[in-house]
Amino acid sequence: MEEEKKTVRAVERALDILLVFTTGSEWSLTELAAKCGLHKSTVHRLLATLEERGFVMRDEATEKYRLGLRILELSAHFARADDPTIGLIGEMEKLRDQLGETVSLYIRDRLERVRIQAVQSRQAIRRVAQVGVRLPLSVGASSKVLLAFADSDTRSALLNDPAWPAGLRDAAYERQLDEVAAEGYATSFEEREPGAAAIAAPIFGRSGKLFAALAVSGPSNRLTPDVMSERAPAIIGAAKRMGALLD
Amino acid sequence: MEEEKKTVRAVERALDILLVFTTGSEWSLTELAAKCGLHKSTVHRLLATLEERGFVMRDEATEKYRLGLRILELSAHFARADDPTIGLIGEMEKLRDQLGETVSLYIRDRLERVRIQAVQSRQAIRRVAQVGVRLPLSVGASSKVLLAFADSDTRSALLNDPAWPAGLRDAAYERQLDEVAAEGYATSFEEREPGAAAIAAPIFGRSGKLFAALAVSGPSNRLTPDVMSERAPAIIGAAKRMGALLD
DNA sequence: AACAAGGTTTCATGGTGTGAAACGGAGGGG
DNA sequence: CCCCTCCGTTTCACACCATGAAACCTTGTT
Repeated sequence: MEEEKKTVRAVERALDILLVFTTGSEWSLTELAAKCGLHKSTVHRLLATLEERGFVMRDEATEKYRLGLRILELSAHFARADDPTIGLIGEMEKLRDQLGETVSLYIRDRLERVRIQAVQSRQAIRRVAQVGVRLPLSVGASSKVLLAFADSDTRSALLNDPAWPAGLRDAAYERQLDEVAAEGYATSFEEREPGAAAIAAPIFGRSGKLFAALAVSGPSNRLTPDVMSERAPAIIGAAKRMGALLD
Repeated sequence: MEEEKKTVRAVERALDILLVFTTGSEWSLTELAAKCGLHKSTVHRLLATLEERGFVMRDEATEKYRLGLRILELSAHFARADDPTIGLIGEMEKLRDQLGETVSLYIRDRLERVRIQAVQSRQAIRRVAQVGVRLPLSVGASSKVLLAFADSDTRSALLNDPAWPAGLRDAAYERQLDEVAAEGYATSFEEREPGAAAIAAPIFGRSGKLFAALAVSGPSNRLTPDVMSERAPAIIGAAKRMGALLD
């Protein structure tokens, strides 16, 4: 049962240190060491390396570590010219203006989903970049879409993953997903976050492969279950049009 | 003359691989190996590590490597709630609306400058995130501002850095910087990019320390030298107001 | 079929990352 | 003022683990 890891431990550790910064923006050396379960001196050495390349910097006031400008630089190049989502922003803005709510695009990554594009509701507080946030694949309207419209074998692979919440592995949940697949959209009402609701529909590429989930989200007092089912066709329609723009 | 490096070589190499993606979005293993001067098998192992943590992914169509979603995730957390530039966006938008040109914020990082915030001219082609791009500190209006208003010892340290272009190490250049410091702003006309011009002014924090350069840039047929000197006061004023918002 | 051009795996070797321990330095409480 | 504590930094011997040459696959091309 020898599991051959063909990865480099030192690099794994350095990347884990970087990932700690998704749970807080400022960390001291000892905090990082504790969080990663590494020796202080090891973390010190890895941080020196990360800092030397600009992936991490020290806040001169607090003396703690922050993410460095290289992260910003890399993210600027992540959104490349041929990014398929750029062409979809127009359609997302139309939907935002039509419904007055925030519109997002989610794709699946292993057992999570990532918001890869967003158009904020006009009244929303300005935030620089919620794009990139990770959410669990087990709750929320877009999660259900991403699961329901996945090929059946990847779906079952995900549901049987040891890390998948055991409470959501029953037949009732699968039936709920089948229902979503039949309806063509999914909703969530105060499922992940109290006071929030969302409607989501799948975007398929030309090849018929699931590309992303288009989600409209807002406060649950505006997006009541009735309102959501009433607005679903608009979202499904937008998702269809967006799919046609792909490839 | 023993130079003790207290960094981790394997991590340095992995980060260098990531940095290659600032010069292009898609790379094959052999291309990366060539670019980094490393053995194929080494790059393969490092890429496996980066991929396992989501920092890199393979494009399923081309089989080449791209930046992974973890980059997006980290960048989302880079722009944190206490990001000082967020409070400055309002002023930047006012300036954009007043002058009709793109407004950017640059800070210095070693011998380069990084655009850390931007408000696009309304007529500009939509681009997702030019924020994060790196430009040389040797050309452009904001470069001159960042140099001219730096403490005199850091300025001389930069100018005497072995990596600094030798052609810009003469007394004439220093005099130009002194002139910028006296005028309170700098301009550039088709200096870095043909057809482009810019005006820049310094933003100082409460403590009087240089925080960033505020730049207004546009096509050189609109931003002629006369127009720029006419508009300079507006930019200097905005930079002053923005400085007052800091801390 | 033979070949070329990528990517992947193997494996012996010694360089290199590791972590215990010791050091330094900045508060802060007695 | 001194002692103590809490961090960050440096040192160093050892074992381990990253390394790269070479062999092996896989895919597409001539």
